[in-house]
Amino acid sequence: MNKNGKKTSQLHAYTQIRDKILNGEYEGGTKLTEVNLAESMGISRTPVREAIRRLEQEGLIKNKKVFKPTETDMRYLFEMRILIESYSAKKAARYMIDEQISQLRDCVHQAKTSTDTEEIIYQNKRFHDLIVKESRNPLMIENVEHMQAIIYLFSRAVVSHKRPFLVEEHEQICQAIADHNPEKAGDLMKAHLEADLEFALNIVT
Amino acid sequence: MNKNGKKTSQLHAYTQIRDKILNGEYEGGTKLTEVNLAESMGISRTPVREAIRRLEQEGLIKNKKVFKPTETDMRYLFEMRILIESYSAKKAARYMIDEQISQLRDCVHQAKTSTDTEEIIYQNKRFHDLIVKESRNPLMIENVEHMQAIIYLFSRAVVSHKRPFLVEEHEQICQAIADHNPEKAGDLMKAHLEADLEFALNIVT
DNA sequence: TGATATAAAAATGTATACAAAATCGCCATT
DNA sequence: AATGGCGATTTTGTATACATTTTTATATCA
Repeated sequence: MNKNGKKTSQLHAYTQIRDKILNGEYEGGTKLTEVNLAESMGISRTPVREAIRRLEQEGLIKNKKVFKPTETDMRYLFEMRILIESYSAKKAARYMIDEQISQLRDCVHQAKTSTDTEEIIYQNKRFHDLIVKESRNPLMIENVEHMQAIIYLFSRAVVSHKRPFLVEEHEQICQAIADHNPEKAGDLMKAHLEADLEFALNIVT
Repeated sequence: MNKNGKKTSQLHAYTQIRDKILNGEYEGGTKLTEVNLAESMGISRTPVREAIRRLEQEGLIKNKKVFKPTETDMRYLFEMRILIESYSAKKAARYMIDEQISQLRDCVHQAKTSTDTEEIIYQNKRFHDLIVKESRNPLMIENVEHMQAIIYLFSRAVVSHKRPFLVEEHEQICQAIADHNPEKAGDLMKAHLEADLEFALNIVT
């Protein structure tokens, strides 16, 4: 955004391509060429190039193709995610203030009672975001954000296959945090993400 | 590199700018303009732009200025680094094979006996790299690489101020790994990096 | 004085043309 | 049928011109 609230073409290209990737509008592995993208968006190659570069660095594009993570990629990603998120859960259990805890409770409650899949997905994501935020470390927060994009890319199919116990596990984690029990919160988070990974891998493969 | 072994201008620009930043050839906070850089390297703005973008994403440049980390930035960075490196140390203590362990011993030995500052610095870096490699997770390895660049930027002054007990601490970590004692290795690594951070902050500020 | 407007300069953003490289398809050869 | 050129085509890389935005300097007025 510049001072008049207009986006630059580059940013526009970036968000548009990113959204398309995340919405699965390209078959996994589709080749993205600068000219096609530029023409389809009515802009020149220059800003498109920069958008692609950025998406490459974020891991959504790999040598001009929409990144299609392998099982191994996902295991690496989750190993990292577990490290950061269980650490965050521990910190949350130590320092999270009541207002935040009730937000966390709210996520669980909404996800439990709602029947709208989109809403449930959103609340589950919000749950994790709230906890990662408690790392209070911008690097960690940003890192998880990037990973979530890739994970989402992989498991778009999965989210709708409501995994059993998902909400129950969130509930337990929430309780451990409310009880200020860092070890338990961290362990539960780890187990939770491990289960998530295995479930996703089973569905997809 | 293309197939003939020639670098693209872009890559050339990237490495050259990066090296200059890391060698402290710009005062902290110097403004980098595309035109200046392009002219000084005899190429056009286009490849320079991309190089800058990349360095921005890696954190060495922040709004066109050479990034000058604050104390807070360094604390965030080290928090992340401690998380990954102590995790790696634990894994190293579990799985590192003898050949690697003797390499680790070699690092410590070289650093202990050498009188050449450059050599000592190199061996100390090698020590950490060997351990991080034992995470066997490319994401973690890459992440630490990026952070090391920024840390180096911050503490170029520090490395020559040989910190007391640095090598001794490496020795202890090495021993814990050789003893296959994950908890100890992890804890020692954490303490080691915390000491590193505090030492660096004291020198610089 | 100092706050603000504004013209000039500098820097970044974008389009486009041309260069270099990678890719593809076809044919010849074994 | 597989292999290895080789030209044609596509795609990416670079330079350059022009547009837009941001910054700087200067002048004006309360």
